[in-house]
Amino acid sequence: MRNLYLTNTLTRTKELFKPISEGHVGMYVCGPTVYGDAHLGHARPGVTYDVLFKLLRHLGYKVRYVRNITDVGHLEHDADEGEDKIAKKARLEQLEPMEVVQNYTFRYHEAMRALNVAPPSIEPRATGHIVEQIEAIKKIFQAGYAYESGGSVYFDVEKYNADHKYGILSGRSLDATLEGTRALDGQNDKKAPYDFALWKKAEPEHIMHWPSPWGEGFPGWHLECSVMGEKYLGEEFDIHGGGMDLMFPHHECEIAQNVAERGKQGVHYWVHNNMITIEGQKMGKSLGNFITLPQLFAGDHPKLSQAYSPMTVRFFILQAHYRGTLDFSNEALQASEKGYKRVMQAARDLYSLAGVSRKVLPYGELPSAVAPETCTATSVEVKAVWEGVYEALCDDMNTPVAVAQIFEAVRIINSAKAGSLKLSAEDLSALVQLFDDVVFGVLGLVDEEQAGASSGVVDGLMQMVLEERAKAREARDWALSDHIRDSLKALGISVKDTKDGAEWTLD
RNA sequence: GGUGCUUUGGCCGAGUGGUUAGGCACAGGUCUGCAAAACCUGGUACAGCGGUUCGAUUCCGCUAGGCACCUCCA
Repeated sequence: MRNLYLTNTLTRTKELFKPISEGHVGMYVCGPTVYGDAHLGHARPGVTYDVLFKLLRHLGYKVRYVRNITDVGHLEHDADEGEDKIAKKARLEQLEPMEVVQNYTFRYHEAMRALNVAPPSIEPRATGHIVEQIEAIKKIFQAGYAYESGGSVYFDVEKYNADHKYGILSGRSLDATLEGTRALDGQNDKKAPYDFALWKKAEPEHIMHWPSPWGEGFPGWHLECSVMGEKYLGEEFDIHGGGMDLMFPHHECEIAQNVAERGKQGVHYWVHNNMITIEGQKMGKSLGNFITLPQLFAGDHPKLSQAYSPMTVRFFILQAHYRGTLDFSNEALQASEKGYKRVMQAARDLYSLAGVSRKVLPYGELPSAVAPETCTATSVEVKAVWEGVYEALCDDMNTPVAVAQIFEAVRIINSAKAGSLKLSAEDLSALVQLFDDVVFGVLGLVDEEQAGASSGVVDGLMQMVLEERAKAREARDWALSDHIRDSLKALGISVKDTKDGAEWTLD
């Protein structure tokens, strides 16, 4: 099995990945809070961990991938006095909280499906694990790291920090944390500002609440990930992913809870993806600069000069390393769109050159579980590309370099098609395998044109039309020939004349 | 204020102590009825100032700008 290197936030270095149990990987990723449509920012972790999931699987690991749905527990800031985000939205819209949850969960799934982000192995919900969360709080109590105050339960960070060290993930000292902490009004039942809630008392107007030994309330936000990770992946598991903005306090608190509750940090590799920015700034509801995925796919936002297809967005994300920020702009997306289309066209040409037809994989199908150790190609160039792709992917998921190598493959394929380069049968089959396993498999690209267009009727019609045009061209009737081409163009169909006859593509 | 990150050619975006990242855009060429596509060729960019070094975009320091987190956040 190939060595995989991952940057571990705990050590801030690239480490050789070694799973706890050989051949198996447990991975937990913080999923969305379902109180609104997924935005461009949600696409980043979606795609990033989808690639990691598929890469691990392709390298031969059996992976259990858990990604939660947060459907309760996030506190609004001061003004909302601890009112739950989801409950608030529900009241405004006069809906049951679970109705909101259901709606946005469905829409989130739709967006992820459009991006060809495979469903995780398990997608647990916070509300489905209230019992486990209460049990966890009891254990933290027993360990002496929790205290009750005003009907709520808080984590005693100071005591924890004395026994263990708080801040190992984010690299903050308790003093540093204290300095920047704002005093929140109405939250004064905490002993210290950096203490966080394990259980929050429900106010009378609060409509999502559960009974507990401490009264009616709801669990603190950080707890669900600790609890569900443990439940499905064990006391210790391999990888925990999430956005960099979750590093502190969310993931820091998770670690503290884990140690307090089970005496173990729980996670071996912390992986964090960076943010997508708009005009250099993070996207956020409070900044009013966020674009939802449905808006992006429809081109329905003042900042969008056109619609961008899901695969354009996926390709855009793949062209940057997951640990760096990625700046959104129409220009950048348009560049990705063209690049993506070029790769897909080359893929079609490749399968045609190799004389194989590619079947479209059903959504959710994972790449081959066997990554070939060696490349069977005979050409030095193809071998170099092949090796470069795998090396890049295993080097902290360097998808931009992998994509650069894929473009090298595109050049090779095009040259072969044009006849200026000879490829052996072995070369072609190695390239086909590379596209199957990596381009469509690990990187998870889908040929939107192939997926959308190919109906027998359309193909037949196009063949007929192009035959008529070919006759016109033979008769040197350029007016008719161009008229047909222009008319098709107006319908969104591009016709290109090649040596081997006309080709058409949907724009 | 605290902590950390970052500054690469027109745009996006990799990477390295001395050898071309890649994409998009642009220019020239080949091909073509035209167009498109494709292929070939073309710009030696790494914020500024010092230092280490035979040699720095890559290491160190300072300066300037940008960003993130510290509060819900992917």
